[in-house]
Amino acid sequence: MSDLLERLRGRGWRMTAQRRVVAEVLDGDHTHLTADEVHARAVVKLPEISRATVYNTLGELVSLGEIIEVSTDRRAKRYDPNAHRPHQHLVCSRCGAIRDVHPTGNPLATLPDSERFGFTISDVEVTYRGVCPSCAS
Amino acid sequence: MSDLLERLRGRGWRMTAQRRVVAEVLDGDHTHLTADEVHARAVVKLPEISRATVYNTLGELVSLGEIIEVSTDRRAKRYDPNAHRPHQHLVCSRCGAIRDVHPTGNPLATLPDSERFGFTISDVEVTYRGVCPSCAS
DNA sequence: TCCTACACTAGACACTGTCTAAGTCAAGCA
DNA sequence: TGCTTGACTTAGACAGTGTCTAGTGTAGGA
Repeated sequence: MSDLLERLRGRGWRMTAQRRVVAEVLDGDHTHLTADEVHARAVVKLPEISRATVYNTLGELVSLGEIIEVSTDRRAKRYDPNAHRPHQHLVCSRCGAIRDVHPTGNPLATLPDSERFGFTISDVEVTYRGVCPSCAS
Repeated sequence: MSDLLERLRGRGWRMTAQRRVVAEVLDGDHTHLTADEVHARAVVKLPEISRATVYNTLGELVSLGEIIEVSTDRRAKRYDPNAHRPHQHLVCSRCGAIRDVHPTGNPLATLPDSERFGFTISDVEVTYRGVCPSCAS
C-alpha cells in the first residue's frame, strides 16, 4: 500500500487525506467494491469525504493503471485493485460473488483474422458465469 | 419475424400491438439497440407506447431466450436479436460500434478446474475491444 | 358479446454517475 | 516559517437508465 502511495506521489499526485483513505480502502481485503461501497468505507475513516471525490479518485487510479474497472452486472462498476497481473473474472449469477481467475492460453488468439473486420484489437475481457458452491448447496 | 411472433404466441404470450411493435423494431436491421432506442423507434409506429412497456417487453424477450442483453460499456444495456447462434462481441473503444464475432474453440474450455473454485459454470462472455477501421483512419 | 386476467400507461422513484461553483489546502518558494 | 497558487474537495443539482405502482384498457376464452 505504501508502495502505491509512493508511486502516486512519484507521478505528481498531490497527497491528500481523501486520496490516502480511498487507496487504503482499496488495499483492504475487500476486493471488487463498487464506488459507493468504497465511499461508505472511506466515510468511516474520514466522515466528511464526498461522493464526488471518491468517484474522481477512482477514475484517476483507473487511468493511472493502478486499479481496474469491472462490470460484471449491469449495476454499478466495481473496482479491482489487482491491476498488475492480467486476469479474468468468474461471477456467481445468483449472489454476484466475483473471483479473479487465470484462463489458459491467450484469449486474443481465439479470434481469427476473418472475424476481426479490420479492427485493431487491444484487449479482451472474459467473464465466466455460473453458480458458486454456497449458492448451489 | 412472423416466426418470432408465432413462437411467442405458442408460448402463451398475449399478442398486443405494443409487443408486436417492439418485436418488429428488434427485427429491423439495427441490431444492438438500447432500450431507449427501441422505445424511440417503437414510438414512431405506435405513438402512445410507454417506456415501461418497452422495458417489460424486452425483459420478457430476454427471459424467453429470444434476444440477448449485451453490456459492452457502462451505459445502457443493448439488446441483440441474434440469440439463436452463439457468438461474442467486438467493440470499438472509440465510437462504441459493436460487431457479432465467432471465436474459434470453446471459450469454456480455457478455464482449468483448478481455477473454477467449485463453481458450476454455465456461460462465458467474451468482449474483444479495439479500434474500428473508421476510427483508426 | 361478455368477462377477467393480463397488459399498458403515466409518472414517481431509485440508483449510478457527472458536473459546477465556491471554498480549502498541499507543497513549492521566498 | 509563512505566503501563494492552483490543484483538490465539497455539497448538491442534474442526467441517464431502469423499476415500480395505481389506475385503466384490452386480448382472447367462454
